[in-house]
Amino acid sequence: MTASAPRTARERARAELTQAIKDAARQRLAAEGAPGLSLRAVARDLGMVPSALYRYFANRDELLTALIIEAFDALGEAAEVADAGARESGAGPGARWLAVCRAVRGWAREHPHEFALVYGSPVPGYQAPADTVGPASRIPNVLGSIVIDAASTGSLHPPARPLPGPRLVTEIVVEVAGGEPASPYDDLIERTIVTWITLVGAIAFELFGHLNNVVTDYDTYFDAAMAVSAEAIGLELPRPPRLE
Amino acid sequence: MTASAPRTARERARAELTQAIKDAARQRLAAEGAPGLSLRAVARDLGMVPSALYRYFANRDELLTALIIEAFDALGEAAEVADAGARESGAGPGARWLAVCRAVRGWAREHPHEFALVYGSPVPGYQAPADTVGPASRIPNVLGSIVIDAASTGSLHPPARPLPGPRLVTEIVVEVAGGEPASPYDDLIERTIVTWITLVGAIAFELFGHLNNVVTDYDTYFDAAMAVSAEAIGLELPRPPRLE
DNA sequence: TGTACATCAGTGAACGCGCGTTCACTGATGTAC
DNA sequence: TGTACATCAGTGAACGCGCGTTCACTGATGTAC
Repeated sequence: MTASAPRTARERARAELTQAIKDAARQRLAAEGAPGLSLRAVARDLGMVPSALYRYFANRDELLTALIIEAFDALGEAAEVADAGARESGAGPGARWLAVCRAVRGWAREHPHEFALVYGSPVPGYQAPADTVGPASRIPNVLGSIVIDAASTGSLHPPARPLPGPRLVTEIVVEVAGGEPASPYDDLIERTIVTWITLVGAIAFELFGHLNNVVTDYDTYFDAAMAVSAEAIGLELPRPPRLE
Repeated sequence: MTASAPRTARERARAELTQAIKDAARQRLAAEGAPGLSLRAVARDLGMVPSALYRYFANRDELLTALIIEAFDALGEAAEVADAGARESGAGPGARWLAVCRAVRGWAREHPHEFALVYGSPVPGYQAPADTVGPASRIPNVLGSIVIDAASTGSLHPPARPLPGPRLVTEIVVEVAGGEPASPYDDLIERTIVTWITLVGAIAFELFGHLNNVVTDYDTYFDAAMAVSAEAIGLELPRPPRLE
């Protein structure tokens, strides 16, 4: 999983146990949520003595960071795989978009505590290190690449009324987006970020229970919400008839 | 704060101390976040012995519930006050909407841990009782009332393309919304919920750090995001020139 | 208005628990010659 | 190929800590007569 291939038996064992620790921690997380994740519990699950874990992670925060990175990566990969799959089957930007949104939601529903770990309340006293930035960007990058493709193939309908004003995103983001979008899509990057927020927000609302007694059919509502959200960037999502 | 006015000195003292405990707990929460909220810490802050708190709250969860209700109420009141203020100064639906969104964000930025308590990851093992439903509905109710007013005064532009399909919200919600919306606003309720999600999502993204190195000017970006979001219900927000 | 009893708030000690982390150690694995 | 030494993984005991909750108690406040 890490850098170069392990040479010696010791290195192999170390890599395996590091992964085993992360796996056990992830299971704890899934069962009890982040606050219930303790080094001692993980060690117990592995039949080890607590102090042994310190050979692998300097402290609890380092283990948390590893889990956060894994969760972001798993989410990002789900999104990337869904997009690749859609692209391979000849889907247009709208269908790709929907596939990605659904994949992210699907993963989140399967791993609610991991989703909460990365998109829920920050763990107090914990400061995310820089290594989380890359993995965290994978979802917005996938969304962004679909927008870029859609824009270049002309499948974007200009939004009702682009918002005037200065650029509101950092240069890094503009760069990743492939430069300043041309009129009438001046605010396309800002709008894409809104769709990212709405994607994550819709999933969080569902998982955290804010749609209880509000929405009747979560699956369909999610699709509808994503369709509404995509209108903001002038992207039309497919609306397959649902016969359930 | 509770039911009827306290008659005896004992009752008055009880009401006051109950509030003092909640206040102390809220301060703890603000300082350390929900996981750091312990009965013992609260008792310490009040110069009491831990067991004394059990005269006022049956257990930790009950205290948590009280805080959750207070936070929802404070958020709801901020929204209601902002709307009332805007209405009094003759603002139209767009300006009211923006005022409400800004007020919610403002409160959240002042009370990030309380915001996280209600809209962040659920506390594991904690099940929100029914008393939280009313307070939690205040924000969507304010948004909904603005939409109703906007619809009845003709200040809503029909959305590009209403989404077909069955109603996706519960009857309770339809009732609060004043009944089934007429064409071409068939999906107006569903769309309004998307704007609610985006409002809360935008604030959460900002507070939880997901917009770090993404957005340059949080204030302006928030306004822009709300304007984009409001397009989904065909509501136009004012765009005052920002000269900062 | 005064007394006797009931109610209640707050105390202090104790319960059993789990936590993160340190440290000196043993014994196995790897390396150099 | 064999030996001597260095590296490292894992052990076991201990540290000091904070937690939620229970319980028998004291003393003050309220109530009934």
